[in-house]
Amino acid sequence: METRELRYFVAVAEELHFGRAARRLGIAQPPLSRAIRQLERRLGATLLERDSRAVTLTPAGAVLLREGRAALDAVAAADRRTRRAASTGSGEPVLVLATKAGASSELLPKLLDAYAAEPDAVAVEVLLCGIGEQERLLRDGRADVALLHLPFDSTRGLDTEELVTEQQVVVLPAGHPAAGRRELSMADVAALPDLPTPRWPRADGTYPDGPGPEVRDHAQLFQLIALGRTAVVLPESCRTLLRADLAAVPVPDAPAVTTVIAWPPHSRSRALAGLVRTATRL
Amino acid sequence: METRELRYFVAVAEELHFGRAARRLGIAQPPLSRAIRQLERRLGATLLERDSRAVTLTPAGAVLLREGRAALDAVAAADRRTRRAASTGSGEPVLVLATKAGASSELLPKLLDAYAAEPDAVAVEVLLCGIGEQERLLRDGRADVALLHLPFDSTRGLDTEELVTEQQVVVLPAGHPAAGRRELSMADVAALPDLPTPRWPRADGTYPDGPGPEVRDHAQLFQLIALGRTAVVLPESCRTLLRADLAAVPVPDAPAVTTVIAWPPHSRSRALAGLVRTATRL
DNA sequence: AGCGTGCGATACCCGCCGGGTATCAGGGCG
DNA sequence: CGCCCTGATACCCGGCGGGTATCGCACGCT
Repeated sequence: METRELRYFVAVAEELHFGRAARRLGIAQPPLSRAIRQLERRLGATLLERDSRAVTLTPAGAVLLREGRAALDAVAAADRRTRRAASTGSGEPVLVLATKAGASSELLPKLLDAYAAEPDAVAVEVLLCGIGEQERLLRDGRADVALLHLPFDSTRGLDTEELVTEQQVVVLPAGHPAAGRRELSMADVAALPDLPTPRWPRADGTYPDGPGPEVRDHAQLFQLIALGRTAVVLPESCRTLLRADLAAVPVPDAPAVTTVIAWPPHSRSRALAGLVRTATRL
Repeated sequence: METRELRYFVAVAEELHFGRAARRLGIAQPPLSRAIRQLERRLGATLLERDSRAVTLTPAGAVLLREGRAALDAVAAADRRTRRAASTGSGEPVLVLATKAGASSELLPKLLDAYAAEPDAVAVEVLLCGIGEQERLLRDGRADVALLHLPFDSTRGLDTEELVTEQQVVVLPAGHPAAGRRELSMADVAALPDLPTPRWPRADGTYPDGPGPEVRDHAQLFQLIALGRTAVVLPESCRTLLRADLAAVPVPDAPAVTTVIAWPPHSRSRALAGLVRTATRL
């Protein structure tokens, strides 16, 4: 099975429409139809049900969609990591670290400083990404290592080391009545109907339903909190980036957040090992 | 990057010889040379150093060898799992469970019986494999789930659930002086120079050096123990398959062995989930 | 009922590229 | 010095991937 065939199949399986898939792939529709038929013949499996009005996935097609995406990610990772290994001159690797924009604002600079002070440190590029994107970045080779936050992120299929665990706080407008409290419970926070929790975008860019405002990043979030439109529960390290017009109140019964450093399980680079060692010693 | 190019490169990188690699691939040498050059041009990276007498891997080539193998495994897994999903008629999946031949001799039948009694059970094929092979089988799609034994097997990149933990025993000839002891320490076992520990084959089929005999499977192993040529430390569940001419003595300070059930992290099949649920409830 | 429309399948042609054979080039080693 | 083993180059051929044109079918609109 060639990666071209996989790319074609994944495109059709995602679009469920040969014409659109062909346009997305930059080829004409007939060769695409032929390629899919050929793939089906070679696998001895019907992947798509063509109903002359609608295209649907068979169970085997669903399996190939999931496995094919993983395989294409692995091929893309091989490509990217090879290019990076080659472009860094004398074999000196450069690490790409992925983290959610705005998260780990205390830990990250400490980690980068401490690692830079190591004798065999290499350049580290920081890739700020959206929620839940880190796993994908690690799998397809755009990143070598990531900072994840349990229990929000999944570490399925990754190697990890725990770094720090912290309690959470609720971030409120400074003038809000609850901002003076010593602490709040999750129930208290839920009982602030004037401050509904914000809605973050999903992986596909759409937003879940709910009363809270849609937010894309922390600057936007803090602006909306300052305007009294929302409140949010965050790890306490977010205090360092709070504006003067915001207040943080501990929420002891919110789940503790553990920051972990994670990397693809087959990684075997000296540089990565050094960064992980530095991180666990912080 | 096409899988054909990856297959070609991996062959050359493993053989470090264009002629042999071409023979292994079933093509002539010139097209192989050209394909590798083309791959290097497209990646913008030198992968191999041709010294007109020897071929060596560059650092970038070493990266592509490791990542390329993983990618080829992922593609092979997509192929195999799709074929299996299609061949099982109405989308009913069949599970393949990999385990080391001779290991988990108590647990495995219990697991299979308990799972078969579940209402939505599917057929389970048991794949008996060599030491350390399970990870490969899971990655390239020949198996869906495996029984691993910590701390011997690696669970890097796999999702796991712990099943049972057991102490280890040393298996001796029944007539050996130490066979009557209530227990032995690891130091005691090491101090039996007449019974050196056996040598298992590595992944590539070769054996490590040492005084003990070479063994391939448990039948052979027990035969050699009965002959007074070796002794071995095994999990205590091995008692059930001991012959009358063998004795087992507990070794309390040997590391405890934990049997875990493991599966590839992106698996999402109902049948697998059912088997794992059954296993954890045993 | 008839026609239009939108979809994937089919037919057919072309050019590129992957693969083959023959040969070259260079560096150890007898 | 020349042989030989190695990978590289030159050149040809056939197949296949991709294009355009067209078909067949089913739904929907009037």
